[in-house]
Amino acid sequence: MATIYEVSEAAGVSLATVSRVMNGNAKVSERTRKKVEDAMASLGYQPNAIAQSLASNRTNSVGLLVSELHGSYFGDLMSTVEQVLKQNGKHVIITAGHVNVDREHEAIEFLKSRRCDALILHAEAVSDDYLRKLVDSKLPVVIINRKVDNLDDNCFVVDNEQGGYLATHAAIKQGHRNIGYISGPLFKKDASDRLAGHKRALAEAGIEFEASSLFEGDFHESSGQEGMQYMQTHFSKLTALVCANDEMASGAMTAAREAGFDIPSQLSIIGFDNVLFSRYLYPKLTTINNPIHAMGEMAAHWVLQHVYNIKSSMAIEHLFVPEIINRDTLGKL
Amino acid sequence: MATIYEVSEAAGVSLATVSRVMNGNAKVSERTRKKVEDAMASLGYQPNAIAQSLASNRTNSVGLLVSELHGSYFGDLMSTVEQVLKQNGKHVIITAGHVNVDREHEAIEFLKSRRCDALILHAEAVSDDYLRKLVDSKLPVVIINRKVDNLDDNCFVVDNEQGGYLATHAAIKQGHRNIGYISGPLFKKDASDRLAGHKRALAEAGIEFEASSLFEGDFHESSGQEGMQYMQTHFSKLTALVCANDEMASGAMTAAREAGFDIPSQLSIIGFDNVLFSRYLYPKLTTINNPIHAMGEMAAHWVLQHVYNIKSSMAIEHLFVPEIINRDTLGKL
DNA sequence: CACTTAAATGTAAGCGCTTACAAAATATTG
DNA sequence: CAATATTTTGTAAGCGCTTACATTTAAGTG
Repeated sequence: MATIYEVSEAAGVSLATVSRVMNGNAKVSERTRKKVEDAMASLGYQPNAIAQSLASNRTNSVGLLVSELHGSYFGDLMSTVEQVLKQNGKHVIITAGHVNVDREHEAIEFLKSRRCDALILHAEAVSDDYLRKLVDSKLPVVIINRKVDNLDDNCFVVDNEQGGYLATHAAIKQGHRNIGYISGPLFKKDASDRLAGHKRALAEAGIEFEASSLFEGDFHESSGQEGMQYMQTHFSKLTALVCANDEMASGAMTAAREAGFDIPSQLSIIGFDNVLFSRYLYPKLTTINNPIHAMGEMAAHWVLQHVYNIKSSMAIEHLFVPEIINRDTLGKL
Repeated sequence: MATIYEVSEAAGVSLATVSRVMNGNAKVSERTRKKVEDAMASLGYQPNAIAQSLASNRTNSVGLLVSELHGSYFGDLMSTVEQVLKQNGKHVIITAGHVNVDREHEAIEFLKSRRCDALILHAEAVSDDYLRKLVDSKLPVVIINRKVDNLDDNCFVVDNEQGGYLATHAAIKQGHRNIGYISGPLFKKDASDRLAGHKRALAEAGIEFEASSLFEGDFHESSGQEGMQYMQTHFSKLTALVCANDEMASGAMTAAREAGFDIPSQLSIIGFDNVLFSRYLYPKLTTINNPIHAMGEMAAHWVLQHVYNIKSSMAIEHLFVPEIINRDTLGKL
């Protein structure tokens, strides 16, 4: 693999000049530029990004932490972030934290050791304090889907409470009053916010919240099935079931069908996230749109503006509003 | 950010000694090791991976190229590869090629410039010649889901032809003779192989392949819907529909239902890949298992063995056999 | 205890680049 | 055309590590 030294020799110029034509930041005469470019081409020269980074203290790569590498939600997020950044010549290094303190920690350390120019984090397990320290350390950080006190400028969140409210409110508007709720793990802020919204909608309609109407799942499909089974034995009067994400809603639908319910005539189901596959479920899932795409885009633009000084016309917004997507799983009572 | 120099000073030893305790490859007395470790801890020292890589010519990271960052298939693949590699202290740098020659090219160049120790490629657009050159360049490369002549040692593939055969064969065994087929883009080897298998099954059963029974999709959900619509106007006698992947099968199911077909009593559908969500479709999709998980695992182990000399008990296999997963969308005629 | 052998540590030369700063070449001006 | 300003190029010092080799220290031996 050719080095800059060989190029400089072949072109009959100094290292510095080669570096200059590579980076295009200093003036080089047309004639020498040509010589250098020819030499590069004929040697098949490819700059060593590692060496460049070490010397320039700039890696042109931003670290992205997600909880999992699979699943629609994270797929959308990764895809969006990568697209925006790549369009601007920046690269993304993706790691997974698996919703585990140690692993998130380790993943972030990895990204830091890799000297990413900035970090985009969907961190669920790590503490607020840790994140505050991270931001204080001068490393540009943006936090997705989590609001950390005193870090408003770095956080991009959807209004989960409002989303939870919308879901349950929609069910109530269709006449439902016995509404089951399958939540995510309640130690997670987004899960508890959504539940809070659910309760607000109930309260507003004068419906008392019953403890037995709640099943705490883990955001995965299988816990949706378990949740539905739970409902049948502990809250069998339900006519509508609100789920804190689409995956669990899908699981619940499967279980409901196995139990002989017709959806939505005998049981209404509402999801959350509006993940890609939700429209392909049968019946098509009524859900709350979680603007992941918009948030990912925004996070990427924030980095471009703050770290690379690349301006875009996009105004930075930190709070995203959810909205209901009416499809076929919510019926009139 | 503390450097190795500051650590050596704080511990009262030389740079080399600090490096030695970091890497644990040379002997260091217990006493000095302790001194160094204490110094590291109190300084919050974190090695600069960039500098390490430059000096050692080893990045401990392997590049992974996928076609897209979203979608179940790639999610599974990324997840598996990352898991195996991370367990062994190696890191994954993921890039997307978007099934486009230039972008795959660029993505691979990026990984090379990042000095990955090895590459795991799910490259669909780039030429065989390009891949052969890449392998010749001494960069360890493994190729997933694509068989390149003279590169057998580097390729891990599922027998797509056999998979296509199995799908159609299963339909025939249930009495179907008018079988529609929604393929992937036929310039892709896997798509054309699957179709070839379909044709072989037909031939074996003495059924003539009709051109109008074929719709060429793009492996995305929406083209499954389009394919189903096509069938209704151009091949309406179909009683079974074989789809070259699960996403298109899902799209086809949606369209079929909208057109009033009951599945499987009026129309049988078979997918391909056995992607996670296929079991959550309603009815649950009968499909061909594509052992992505096993292939990803194998690819990762190949790298561990060949590049990092980490032996595992796993024997390296290059050809994976597909099998049918019987669920609820294939019915007797 | 002097002498050999092994273990622990230090010295210094890179790895392939970037970038102040200095030097040389070219252009401008009265 | 000499003197000065300007542009273009070269020189060399790092960036933070690893590692071959040299040196020092400790352990073993008769």
